[in-house]
Amino acid sequence: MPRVGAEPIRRAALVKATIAEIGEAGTLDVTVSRIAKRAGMSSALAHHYFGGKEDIFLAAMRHVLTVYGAEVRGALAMADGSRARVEAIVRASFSDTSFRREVIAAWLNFYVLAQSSAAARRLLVIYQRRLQANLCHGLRPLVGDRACIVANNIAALIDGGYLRQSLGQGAADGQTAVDHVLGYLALELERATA
Amino acid sequence: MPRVGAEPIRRAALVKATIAEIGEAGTLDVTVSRIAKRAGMSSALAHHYFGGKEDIFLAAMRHVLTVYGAEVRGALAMADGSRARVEAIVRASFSDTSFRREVIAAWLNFYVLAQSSAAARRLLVIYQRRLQANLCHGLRPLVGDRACIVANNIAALIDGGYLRQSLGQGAADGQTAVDHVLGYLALELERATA
Amino acid sequence: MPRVGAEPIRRAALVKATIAEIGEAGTLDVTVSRIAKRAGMSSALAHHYFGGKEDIFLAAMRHVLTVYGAEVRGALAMADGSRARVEAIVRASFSDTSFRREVIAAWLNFYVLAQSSAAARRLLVIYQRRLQANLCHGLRPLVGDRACIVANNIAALIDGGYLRQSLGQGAADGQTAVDHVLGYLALELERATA
Amino acid sequence: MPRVGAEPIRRAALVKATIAEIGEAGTLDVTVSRIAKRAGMSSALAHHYFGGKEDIFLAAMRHVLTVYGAEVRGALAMADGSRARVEAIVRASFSDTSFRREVIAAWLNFYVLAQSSAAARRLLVIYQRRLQANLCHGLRPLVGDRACIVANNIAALIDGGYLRQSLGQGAADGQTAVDHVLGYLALELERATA
DNA sequence: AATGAATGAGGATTCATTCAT
DNA sequence: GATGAATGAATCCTCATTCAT
Repeated sequence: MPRVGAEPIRRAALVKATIAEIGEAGTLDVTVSRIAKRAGMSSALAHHYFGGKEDIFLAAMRHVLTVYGAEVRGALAMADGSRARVEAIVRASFSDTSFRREVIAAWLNFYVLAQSSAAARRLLVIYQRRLQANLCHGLRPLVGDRACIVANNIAALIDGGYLRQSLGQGAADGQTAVDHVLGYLALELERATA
Repeated sequence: MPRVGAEPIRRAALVKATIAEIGEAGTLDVTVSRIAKRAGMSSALAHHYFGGKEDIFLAAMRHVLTVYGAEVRGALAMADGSRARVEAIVRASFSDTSFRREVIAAWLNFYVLAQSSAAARRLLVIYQRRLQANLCHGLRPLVGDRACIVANNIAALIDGGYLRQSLGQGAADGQTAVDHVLGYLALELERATA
Repeated sequence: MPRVGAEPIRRAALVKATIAEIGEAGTLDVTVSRIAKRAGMSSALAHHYFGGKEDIFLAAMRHVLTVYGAEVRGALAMADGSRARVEAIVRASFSDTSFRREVIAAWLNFYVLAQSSAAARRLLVIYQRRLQANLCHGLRPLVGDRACIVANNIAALIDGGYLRQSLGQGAADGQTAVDHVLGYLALELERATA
Repeated sequence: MPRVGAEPIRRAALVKATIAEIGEAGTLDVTVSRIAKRAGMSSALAHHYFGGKEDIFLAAMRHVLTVYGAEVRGALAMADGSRARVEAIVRASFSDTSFRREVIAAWLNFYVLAQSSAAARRLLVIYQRRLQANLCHGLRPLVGDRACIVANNIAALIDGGYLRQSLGQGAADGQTAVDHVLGYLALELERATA
C-alpha cells in the first residue's frame, strides 16, 4: 500500500524546516542537507520535490506570506468598522504567529533574496501592494485623501518594527510595536476629526 | 624614498569595492576574489590587509556607518533650533550619499550579517542607539515626554523607508522618503502645540 | 538490491592509499587529492567518509598499528615458552609485512604527527605501553627483576632499528635487525643463567 | 659605518629560530615568516641569506649536527682509556645540550626531511657513519670482533632513546637514557672479560 | 518513493618567493 | 643590507546536484 499524499506532507515539512533553519542561522547560508535532515529526509528527496535550493526558499517564502495573509484576512473578518479593520491589520502584522524571532529572521532574509531573485522580488512586491491596498482602502473613510500617505507610513512603521526587532536580543515584543503604530494612527485620526 | 602608506590606500579600495560588490550582487555571497579584483589587487593581498572575509565586511560596515555619521554631524552643525536639528537628521538619512541603491543593499545585508556576527551586531546597535539618542534629545524641547516615542517612530520610519526602497527598481527617491517622515514629524508638532 | 557497504571499501582503499602516498613522499605533506586519486575517488568523497585530513591520517595510523598488533598476537599464539614468546615479538616487529620501506616511512611520520596531534600521540603511547607490557611479562621468568629494563632496551633497539632503516636506501633487511636484537637478548639470558 | 659581519649573526639567529620553531611546532610545517620574525628580521631577508626554505632547514640541521659533533669531540678529549671514550660518546649523546625537547623534535624532523631531501639524507648518513666509526674504533680493544656489532647496537639504543623520548611529556631524562645504554655496554664488557 | 553514493565546481586561506625601493 | 608590497600556486573543505538502485 503506497502511502498516498506523501508529497504534500514532505513539502510542508521541508518548508517548515527551511524557516527554522534560516531563523537559527540568520542567513540564507544554510545547506540543503541540513534542511532535509531537519525535515527528516535525505537531501536528494528535497531536490526531488523542489528542484533546487532557490525553489525551496521560494516555497518557504510563499508559506510565510500565505500565513501572514491568512492572519490578516481572519482579523479583518472579525473587525467591525474602518478603524477596527486598519487596527486589525496592524495587530495581525505583529501577532505571535508572525512576529517571532525565526520568522522575523526569515523575512529579513527574503528581502535579501529579493535583491537577486526576480521570483522572490515578485512575491514580496505583491505582498507589499496588497498590504498597501488594504490599508489604503480601510483608511479612506477615516482620513480621506491622506489615506494612501498614511497607509504608506503605517507600512513603513511595520517594516521598520520588524527590522529593529531583528537586532533585539530578547523575545519579540509585538504589543509594544503595535502600540507605536496605533499611536501614530490615533494621531492621524485625531487630526482628521479635528 | 620608501613608498608611503600603501596600506590605507589598499584598505580603502577594498572597502569601496566591497560595498560596490555587495550592492551589485545584493548579497554577502560575494567572493573575496571578486572584491579584490574590483579593487585592483590579488585576493591574497586582501587577506593580508584584513585577515579574512568577515573583517572585510566589518570594515565596509564601519565605513558606511562612519560616512553616515559624518553626514549627520555635518547637517547638525548647520541646523539652527531643535526642529531644524531633527529635520537635519532625517534629511541626512536620505541624502544622496547614503540613500543609493548600492548603499541601501549594503545596509540590508549588514542587518543580515548582524544576525550571525556579534561584531556586526555591536556596530549596528551602537548606530541605532546614537540615532535614537540624537532624535530623542532634539525632540525633547518640541514634544516633551513623548520625545523618545516619537524618536522611535522616526527611526522606524527611516529603517522602513530603506527596507521598502530596497525593493524598488527605480533610482532611490530620497525626497519622497524625507517628505513622509517629516510629514509625521509635523503632525506630532501640531499636536504638541495644539 | 541496495548496493552494500561502499563505505568500508572506500575507507580501506583510502587508508591503503594514504600509507602508500606517505611512504612514497616520505612526508605527511601529501594532499588529500592525491590520496583520493590513488584510491580511485574524488577528494570530496574522501572528506565525506573521513571528515578531514587528520582523520585520514589517524585511520591510517590505526591500521598500521592494528596490523602490527595482529602480527604480534599471531606470533605469540604459536610460540612455546617465555623465550620463544619474546623472540616472537621481536620477529613480528621486523616481519616483511611491517618492516617495509613504505610502512617504515609511515611509522616515522606518525611519530612526527604525534608531536602535534594529541589523538596521534595517544595511539602511539598505547602501542608503546602494550609492547612494553608484553615484553616485560615475557621476560620476567627469564631475567627476573631486570625484566622491565631489558624490555625497555629491546623496545629501544626495535625503534632504533626502524629509525636507522628509514635512512637505508636498499630494501629493508629485517633479518639482520632481528639478529641484532636477539643477540642482545641472548646476552642477557646468558648472564641471567650464569 | 656599515655594520660589518651582519651576515653570520643573521644566519645564526635564523638557525636558532628555526630549531626553536620546529621544536615548538613539532613539524617542519613552520613558515619562513615565523622563523624570520622569531629571528627578528623580515622573511625576505631570510630568503636573501639562505635562498629558500630547504636551505634554512639544512643549515639548522648542520648546526645541530655540528654542535653534537663538538660535544662528542670535547668529551673524547677528556676521556682516558677505551671504555671511558665509548662512555663519553654515549654521555655526550644525551647531554643537556642535545637531549632537549626542542632539539629532539628537530632531530626527528630531520629524519623525515631526509626521506625527501637528498642533501638532508647525506648529512644524516655522514653523522651516522662517524658515530658508528667512533664507537667501533673505541670498542675494538674492549670486545674485539664484536666491536662493530656492539657499536651498531649502541647507536640503535641511542636513536631509540631519542625516538621514545619524543613521545614523553615530561622533561627529557638524559641520565636514565645513559644508564640504559651503559648498562648494555657493561653487559658486553662483562662477557668479553669472562 | 527514497536514498546512499559520488563528484565538479568553487571559495577561503596560506605561503614561499620575488622585487622595487 | 633590509623591507614592505605583492602574487601565483596550491590545498583543504563544502555543497548543490545527479544518478543508480
